[in-house]
Amino acid sequence: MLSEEVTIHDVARIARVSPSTVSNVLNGRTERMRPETSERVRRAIKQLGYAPNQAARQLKTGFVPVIGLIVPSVANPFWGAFARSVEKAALAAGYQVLLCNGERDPEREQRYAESLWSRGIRGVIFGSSPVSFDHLLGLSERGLQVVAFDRQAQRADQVGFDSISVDNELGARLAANYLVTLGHHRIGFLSGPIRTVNRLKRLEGFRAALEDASVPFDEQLIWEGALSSSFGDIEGTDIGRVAARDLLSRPNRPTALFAINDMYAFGAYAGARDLGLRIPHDVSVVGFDDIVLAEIVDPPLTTIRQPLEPMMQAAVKLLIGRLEETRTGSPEHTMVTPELIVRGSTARISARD
Amino acid sequence: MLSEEVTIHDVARIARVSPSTVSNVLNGRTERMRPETSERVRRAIKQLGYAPNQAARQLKTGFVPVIGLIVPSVANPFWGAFARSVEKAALAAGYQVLLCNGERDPEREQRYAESLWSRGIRGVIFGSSPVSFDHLLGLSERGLQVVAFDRQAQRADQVGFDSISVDNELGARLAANYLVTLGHHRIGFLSGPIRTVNRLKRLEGFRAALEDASVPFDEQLIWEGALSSSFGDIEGTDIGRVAARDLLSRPNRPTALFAINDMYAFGAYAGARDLGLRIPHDVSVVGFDDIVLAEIVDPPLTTIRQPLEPMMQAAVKLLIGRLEETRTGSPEHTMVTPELIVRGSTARISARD
DNA sequence: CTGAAAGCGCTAACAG
DNA sequence: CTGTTAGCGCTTTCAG
Repeated sequence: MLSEEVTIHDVARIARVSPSTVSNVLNGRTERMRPETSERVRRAIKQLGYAPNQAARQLKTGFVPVIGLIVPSVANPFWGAFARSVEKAALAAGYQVLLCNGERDPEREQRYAESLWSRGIRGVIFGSSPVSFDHLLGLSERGLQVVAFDRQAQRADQVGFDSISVDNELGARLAANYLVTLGHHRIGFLSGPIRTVNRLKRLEGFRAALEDASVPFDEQLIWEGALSSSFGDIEGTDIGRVAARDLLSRPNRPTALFAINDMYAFGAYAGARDLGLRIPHDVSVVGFDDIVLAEIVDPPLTTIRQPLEPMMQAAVKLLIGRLEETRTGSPEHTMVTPELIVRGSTARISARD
Repeated sequence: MLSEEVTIHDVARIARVSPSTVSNVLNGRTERMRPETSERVRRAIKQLGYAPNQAARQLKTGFVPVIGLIVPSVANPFWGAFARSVEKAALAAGYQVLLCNGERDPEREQRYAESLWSRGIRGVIFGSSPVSFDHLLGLSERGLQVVAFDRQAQRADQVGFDSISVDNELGARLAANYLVTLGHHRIGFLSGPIRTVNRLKRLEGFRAALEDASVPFDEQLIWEGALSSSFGDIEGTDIGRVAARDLLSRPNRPTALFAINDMYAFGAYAGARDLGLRIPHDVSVVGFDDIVLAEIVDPPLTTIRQPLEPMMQAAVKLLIGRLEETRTGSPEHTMVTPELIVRGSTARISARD
């Protein structure tokens, strides 16, 4: 069944030219040969169904038009959409994307990064934003280019990288501030383990907004879930649900919840429902990300939008710039502005009976 | 910045052995050398941070431990979870996964498949289940192994492939039958373009169930949406919403909706809401797939479960069996049984006022 | 305008 | 137990 692989020599033989001429045709250097020659070659290629062996080409040229993408897990709709955006931008620039589910596990991430390096891939986009990139230090020193998403540079960073992020602090501020405006003073903060820079920032922004409004901050209302096992954090829904159930069944329960992302918010919906509480009547909920589902759920989710497509377009551009060395020098950290999208999951506190 | 690549020769030099010895320890053939030798090699490897050049290895051995995965779009949560399952199974078997968003576009799929082939990848799992695989005929004849998901073989198929599917017809039957049992006689069928085998089967099962129950079948209640542009069919939600809105605003509106998958069902939720209709009070909804979100939404979705993880484990096993030629011969078509998961989106018709 | 030759980094006989 | 050798399929000077 497996027919012999057809090589550039076969094509050359059929076209009655040398392998190098075929190679030249393949690489668009047709200007220095008779049109009929290149035509003959092209026909031979078609006839044999020849496809260049990329491994050989890569071995020779050292170049691979592929970038790596490491996200926690594409099973999570946010990261799915994220990956899709990256692929779109990369494809447009002539690159393919090798997707890796790192599950927020530094070891796994490192293994993946090493495997990418081994395959000749020299650039990677990092979706999760771990507090430290130290596990990539070795590779980075060798020349691996990394672009981080939602992960501004920190003082302690040893690894150099470009980044593009939404202003997470501002986003959280917008959310908290909006809730305060609606009269909410007891606001729960729902999160998984706060071990990523963006979550840290969101928490900071949340606190800051309360402070600005002179709303007393209650440490008890910060709910930080454990890293759920198995599928990475696909199910912020799990944590969100448990968290909401816990917070909302306390004697002096919060009147609003700010979820670290939309999946947690959906979880909170379920948690509230478990308790017979209605949104936004009994409790307001704000999310973060604005994934597609956010406007589908009932009630449609008020949330903070991250403009994913343009961001990932920029990320890919940053990375390819590095790879093709059209851009060198010190890291670039782009920050984009998030936007509050008001939908139906929030209401004035006075709406409560 | 980009330090020289370190090769097997560098390691050999440092360890004071020949390249072949290094190669041997790399490939676990250490039994035929003094322990101290392999130890020396290992240390040199560590010291230099050496990683084998996979392109070279591949060129030499002709083997690539990678399988391709073509799905419509990982932006769709179902395909995200699907991809994640495949990755998990593949990783366990020592393979990586190269993910491709084919957007249900045969041309795109073909381009991707060719690119995979070029990279030496000889096996691919197909997520979408197009009516025809003819666009893969050329590659298949050359030896590309394909395993299809939810795509039983058809009489007209030219391309040979293994497959694993849920019994789609049965699944739809279960759904329709359950609705009939609840007293529903006018049931809408929500779908995008019915151009995939699994959708065809689901429609057939739906019809058959109605027939069995002697419920008159109303062609008008089949809603077949157009292929939405942009992001593949990420948003079954769009179509589902429009479809539900249309069907439910008719004079003699259906009392229940069967959505071709959970995303469409979510869309239907939104559509019903747009009309001020409540689920399941005013209209019952059944989905298909049982994605994670199905039990999170409000009300939790009654749906047909596809046991993704075991299915994809089987799919990967099938494919790798072919690749490693431990399995040859005629195609295998495995069919697994779907399960009706009753949740809160369905109710007896008498519940209506 | 076209071809010959060398070599990318690795593996696998086969010698020693 | 270890090293020598000969390519895998391609690109790329450099000659003709």
